[in-house]
Amino acid sequence: MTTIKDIAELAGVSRTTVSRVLNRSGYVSETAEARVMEVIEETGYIPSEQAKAMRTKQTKVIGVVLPKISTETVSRTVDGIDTKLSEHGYHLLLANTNLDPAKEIEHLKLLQSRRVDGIIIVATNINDQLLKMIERIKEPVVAVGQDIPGIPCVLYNDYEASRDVTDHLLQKGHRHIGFIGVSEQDRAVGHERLRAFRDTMASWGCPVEENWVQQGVFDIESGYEAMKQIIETSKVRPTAVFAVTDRLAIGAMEYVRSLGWKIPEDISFIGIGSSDLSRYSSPKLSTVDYYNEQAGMKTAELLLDYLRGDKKTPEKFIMNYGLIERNSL
Amino acid sequence: MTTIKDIAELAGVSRTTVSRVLNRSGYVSETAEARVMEVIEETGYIPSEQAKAMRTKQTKVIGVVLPKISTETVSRTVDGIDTKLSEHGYHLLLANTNLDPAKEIEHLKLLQSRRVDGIIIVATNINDQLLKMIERIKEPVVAVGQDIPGIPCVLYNDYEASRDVTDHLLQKGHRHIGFIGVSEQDRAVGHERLRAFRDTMASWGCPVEENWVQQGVFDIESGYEAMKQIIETSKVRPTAVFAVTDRLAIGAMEYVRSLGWKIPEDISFIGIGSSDLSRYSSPKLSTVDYYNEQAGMKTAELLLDYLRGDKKTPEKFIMNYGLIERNSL
DNA sequence: TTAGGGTGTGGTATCGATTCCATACAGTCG
DNA sequence: CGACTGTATGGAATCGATACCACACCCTAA
Repeated sequence: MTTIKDIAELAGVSRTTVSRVLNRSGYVSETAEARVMEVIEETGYIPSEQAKAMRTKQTKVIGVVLPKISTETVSRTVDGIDTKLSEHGYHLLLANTNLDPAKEIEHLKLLQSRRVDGIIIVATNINDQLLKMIERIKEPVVAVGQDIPGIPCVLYNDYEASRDVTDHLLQKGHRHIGFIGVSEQDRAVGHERLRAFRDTMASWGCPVEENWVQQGVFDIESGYEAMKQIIETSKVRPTAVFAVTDRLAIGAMEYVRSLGWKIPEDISFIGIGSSDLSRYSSPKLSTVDYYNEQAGMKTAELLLDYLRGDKKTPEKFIMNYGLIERNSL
Repeated sequence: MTTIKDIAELAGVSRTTVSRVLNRSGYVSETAEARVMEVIEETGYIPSEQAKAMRTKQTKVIGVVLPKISTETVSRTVDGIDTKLSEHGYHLLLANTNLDPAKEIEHLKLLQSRRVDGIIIVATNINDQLLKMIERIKEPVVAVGQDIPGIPCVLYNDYEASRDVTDHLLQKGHRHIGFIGVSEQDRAVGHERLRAFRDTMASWGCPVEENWVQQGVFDIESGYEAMKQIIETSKVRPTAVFAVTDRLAIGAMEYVRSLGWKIPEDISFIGIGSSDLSRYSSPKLSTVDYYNEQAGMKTAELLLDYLRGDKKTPEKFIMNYGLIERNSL
């Protein structure tokens, strides 16, 4: 591998001069610059960011901690993050946790050992140990999709979105509404959305039968199973079902269709996520668009502000959302 | 930031000894090791992979060049790649090109400047300039989803898959078959799949009306438009349509549904990709599963072999595929 | 007694860049 | 004419780790 030293020798100048040409800093004569550029061209020399980072203490790499890249929400968010950060010369280093708490901590350490300039945490569950770990990190850390105390976050308005969805169903005349959620360990998706559902139902004076509320695990199959539970165990069957993710809703629709029911005549559905799936399911699923890509971009901006030292106080940015009504209700 | 020097001073030993403790290399007395470990624990010292890489010439980072992360095919592939590589202590550095040829070259340079240990190219279009660039790269380069001469590749069997799909439609009795493709610049998806389609039609003695063959650009909308073209311009309307991606097929189905046609009674559809969409569209779309995640893992393995120096000759690995018949035909 | 091998430790060069400091020359101003 | 400023260049320290080499010690076998 050719180094700056080789270039210097071939061009008959010192390493310092080559460095100056590379960084357009200080004084360099035109002849010297021309010679250096020529040699660089000939040799195909590419300076080592590594060695550069060593001195400048800037790697221009941002670590991204995420549960799984191959989900729409996450990959869209990462797309937004990358769009914004690459504009500023940053690269993304992936840290896939598969939602394993031990791996999350390990990955945070690994990112630090690589001296990333900053870390973005995407929709990862938090626990006390993780929180302590994050506090000790010197580099800027920002999060998207989950509220982490003490650090800047881009948050989805889970409570209000869920309230609006429930409200919408109630306004449409539904009084018996099923709910397919996920583990309440997941604060945003599991806890907040359920809380808003219960609150809104209560504020309309609508009791919620316990069997109407079921839990799945983020995939289509578990939506199917949860719906089966609702239908088979409920005393009064719901006329509408609110699932906290599109996949769960799609699974739920699958089940009632297997019973030969008509959607939305016999039962209505709504999800959250505005996935591609929701646009082309049958019938088209009503949902809530969380604008993940924009959220990713906003998160990147928050991090960039942080890196520039503009803001020191943790800022919570609440994203907008859009209710999309389609044929499923 | 604490360094190995600080640890050495605090523990009352030399940097060398600390290094030996860190790497379990050479001889270290138990007392020395204990003291060093203690200090490391207290200070929360995390060694710099940066500096380490500087000496060892190994960054343990693999660059991944891809067109866009938020597509099912790509994100699944990356998932597979990461699963395998993280097992061996490698991290992934993302390089998003948005299919911009200039960016591809730039990204390859940037990855080299970061001294990645290897590069994986995911489903990116190739052109002469890119090819020359790749040839000059000293680090191992492998590709998945596109045949790049001279380097190990994991390839999808586009020709055979497309032939099987066409064959299947023909065997079902269809003789007028529409085809929605993409730019032939894209060798795998655009060129090969179309070639197999034409060959197979020809081998059955079925002429193909030129208006049956339309082009889209990878999204649902363009599938819709392409289908519109087919319907509006064909002299004889096809009874089946083969779209080279699920999205195009979904868009195409959308259009005929907007005409009030029934699928598969009035017209049949099949796509490629086994996307989530295909499983939950209406009707469920027949498709071909390319096993992207496995392909990603296989690609990672190829790269690992390469890194170990096991193989020097470029190896082409052809992936299997599975035809999935659903209600759309 | 001495040569040789196993242990344990530290000094120092090195990786490839940046950056501070020193030096040198030319031109300008008071 | 001396002081100063602007231009151009190179030497050497530095970033944080690894790794080679040298040295010191203790033990054992010839």
